[in-house]
Amino acid sequence: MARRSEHSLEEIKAMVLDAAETIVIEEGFSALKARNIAREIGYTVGSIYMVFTNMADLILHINARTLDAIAAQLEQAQDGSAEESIETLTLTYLSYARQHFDRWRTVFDYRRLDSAEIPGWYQEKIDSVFAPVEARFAQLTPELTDADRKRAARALWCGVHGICVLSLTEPQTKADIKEIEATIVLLVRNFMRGWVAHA
Amino acid sequence: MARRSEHSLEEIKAMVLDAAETIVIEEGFSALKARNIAREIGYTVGSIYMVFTNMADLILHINARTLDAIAAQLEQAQDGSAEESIETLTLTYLSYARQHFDRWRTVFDYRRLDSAEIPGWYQEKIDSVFAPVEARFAQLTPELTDADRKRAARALWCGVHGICVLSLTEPQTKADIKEIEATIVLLVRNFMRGWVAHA
DNA sequence: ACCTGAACACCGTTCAAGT
DNA sequence: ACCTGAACACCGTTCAAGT
Repeated sequence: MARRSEHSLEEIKAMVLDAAETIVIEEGFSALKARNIAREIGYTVGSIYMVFTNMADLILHINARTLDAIAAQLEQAQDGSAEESIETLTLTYLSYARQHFDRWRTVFDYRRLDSAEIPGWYQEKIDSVFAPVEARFAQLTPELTDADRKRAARALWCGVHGICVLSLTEPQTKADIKEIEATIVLLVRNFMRGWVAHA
Repeated sequence: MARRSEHSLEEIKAMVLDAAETIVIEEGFSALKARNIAREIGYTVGSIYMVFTNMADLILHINARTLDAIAAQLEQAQDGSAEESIETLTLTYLSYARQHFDRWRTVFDYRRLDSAEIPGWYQEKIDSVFAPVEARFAQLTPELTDADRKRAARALWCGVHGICVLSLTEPQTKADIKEIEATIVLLVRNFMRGWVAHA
């Protein structure tokens, strides 16, 4: 049992968050229980409520980290022409969702279970996932308005996300993955072909 | 309190399902509790387990009804050319999701919370939601293989679903809805333009 | 045979009490 | 001031006991 004052509140908050993230990764979202987290960090359940208002608040912070990780991966997938890059970005997104399935799924499974407001700092993290593809659309069709380009980026990105959501159910064979990739590429290429033909 | 033998097991099963569906519609998924259902039909909690193996089983049957309702709505949206019809189908899907938000959301929020197998009869209901748009793609590009057309239908339909999933958070203003519709139409038209140009 | 309802094993969350 | 841990209000699920 951890001694009093052995850690600052900030340290405990980080320990809770780390332990919670590890549980989601290793045992899945359904294993994320206050008592499990407490045992993992050597404190009792009550301690969690010193540093997070409730479990929903904790999950929001887990998801914030996941969004950061996705955004970081996407930043490394910006080579090539705008159209090539958009395709790479979408396949990178699929790749992240596959390799970090439990964390990825928690972001969307736990959205709006409560009717609590989404904080501004969290919305910014969501926006930063959309940002790279928006930037590529801006590059591709600079003559359009910002609203038009954002809508196009959103349509395509949400579309790719929809394919991931409905296709990723564990376990997947390599053939499954190839098929999912082919479906995403099909969506992206046809959309882009239609987009550049019209713009 | 209901008397013994007042209803057959089949009747009780229907009463449980009706009550559960009503609770989801009127109070949302979070209000769906075994004790609430029991109170509503005048039986005790134990009775629910006479007719459903557990809550997951019951929710599967609620979702089955929702999928039937979506398929029924889509069947009424098949007028016009293949391309017009595809656009109408997607907007009909959005319309259903909006008007029956809690039921629609339950289908996807509760997918794979347990790792139970999806029964064959349930998968058929999912397929019947994809069927109308697949049929339109078959009409549009009969020269392609069945697998190619199915992939295209799946890419577009999953894409539209993704826009709905990420855009529908209560409450929406009329302006929000117009924007969501515009995003869907943008996805569909660009995809179809790219598709017919290439096929 | 049908149905009850008390009981069990879990949950998240609180808060008076310890050091 | 920090942390405990017993307690509370809920859950889903079971099953011996009633009629």
